[in-house]
Amino acid sequence: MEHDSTELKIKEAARKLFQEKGFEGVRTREIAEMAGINSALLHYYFRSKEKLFRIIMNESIQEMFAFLQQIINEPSTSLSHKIDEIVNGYLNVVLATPNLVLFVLNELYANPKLLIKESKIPSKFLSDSYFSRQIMEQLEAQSIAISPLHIVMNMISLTVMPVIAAPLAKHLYNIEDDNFRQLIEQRRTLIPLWIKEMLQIEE
Amino acid sequence: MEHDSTELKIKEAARKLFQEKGFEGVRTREIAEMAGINSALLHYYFRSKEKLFRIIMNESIQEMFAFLQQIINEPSTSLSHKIDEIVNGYLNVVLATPNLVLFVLNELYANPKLLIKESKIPSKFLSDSYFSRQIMEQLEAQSIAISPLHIVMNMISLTVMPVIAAPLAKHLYNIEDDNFRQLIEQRRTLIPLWIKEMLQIEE
DNA sequence: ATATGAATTAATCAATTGATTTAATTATTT
DNA sequence: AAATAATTAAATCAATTGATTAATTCATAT
Repeated sequence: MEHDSTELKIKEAARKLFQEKGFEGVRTREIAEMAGINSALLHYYFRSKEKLFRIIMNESIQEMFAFLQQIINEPSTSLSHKIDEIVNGYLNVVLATPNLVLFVLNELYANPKLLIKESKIPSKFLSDSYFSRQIMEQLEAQSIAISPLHIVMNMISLTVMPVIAAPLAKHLYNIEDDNFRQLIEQRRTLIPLWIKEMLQIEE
Repeated sequence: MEHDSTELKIKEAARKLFQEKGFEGVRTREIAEMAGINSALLHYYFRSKEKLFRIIMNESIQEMFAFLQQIINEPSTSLSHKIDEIVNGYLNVVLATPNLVLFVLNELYANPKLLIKESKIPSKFLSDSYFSRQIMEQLEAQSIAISPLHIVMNMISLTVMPVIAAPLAKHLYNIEDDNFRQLIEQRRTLIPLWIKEMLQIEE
């Protein structure tokens, strides 16, 4: 009977370290030490560093889209409400685990095929969603001739980018952590307003 | 008399590889091979892998802000014109060298002190700029009670993020390279419009 | 209790790493 | 042309890497 507490400890340590320093930046001994296990166990459970990494990678991608999945295909909520929820939810994700987002972006840029071949995020995940259709209808109703993808990209960009570029922004504007955190919190209400303005949604 | 063509070849190879795979992902032998030189030369010129890396790192940061410096303190151009120039210029930078941006973001997130201690980008680089003052005046004129930093963050986010998240976006919306490139080109005119709408600039 | 297979450990492997040394070659100066 | 300095190459260093081995402990079922 397997009690996977050891396997889990290894995965947790690996997830933390890989997301922080990437595949090449992490030593298997480092993972073993953080997990409090003998380094041979890592290979006993996962065969190789690379196999362990791929598991962490795929789980990380899913982690990034887990909460999106619940929202974007809900037919009972308005477009406006979905915008609020997505911006709010994504800000929470990226504030709680900023390394996750950078890690995934990096890895996918270096190896775009990973997403297609291994991950469980289906292609057209977003384009076929109810959310995307709601945006399209609103754009048509207001005679705005752009792809709904622009709106989605804008939402994610405005929400995620300032957090992962925080060290840069803090320096360029010479502001402290507390102050910056306040600015980000303001964006929780500002971003939905900006997006709705782009869509000419009146409330 | 030093003719630095060798030194330059090493730096060019190092820049390309470091920006692509990060410090840990690159082997000194790899740099030497790409530069077409013996690996001992790398240490002869730069003492160590780390010293070489820091040079590349600082130059990369400067590369990211080089063209900004020319624009943001020009008193003779309008705010509207600066927005056009910055979005346009940054889109060119990030399209030409998308790895550069991801590389710098990563490295600064892992080691924020690098920016403060070693780089030549001054703190308050942006907050003290003429551009920032122009934004502030416009916000006050229109009684919009937000920090000008929001506007700057929005400009950069809308411009940069979609490019570095391209593999993700392509997959989630199931679109091809050509099509995606067209979308990005559309943003060249769209982003300034959105930003000016946020600032309530009429043209 | 004993047998069986899973879980764990310590020791060690070959390969690779950044770095150094030593010697040879090339360029510059005298 | 001789002397000196700058540049390049080949060989090799000790340390670290991911991975494997073989022996031991543990848990569970009979």
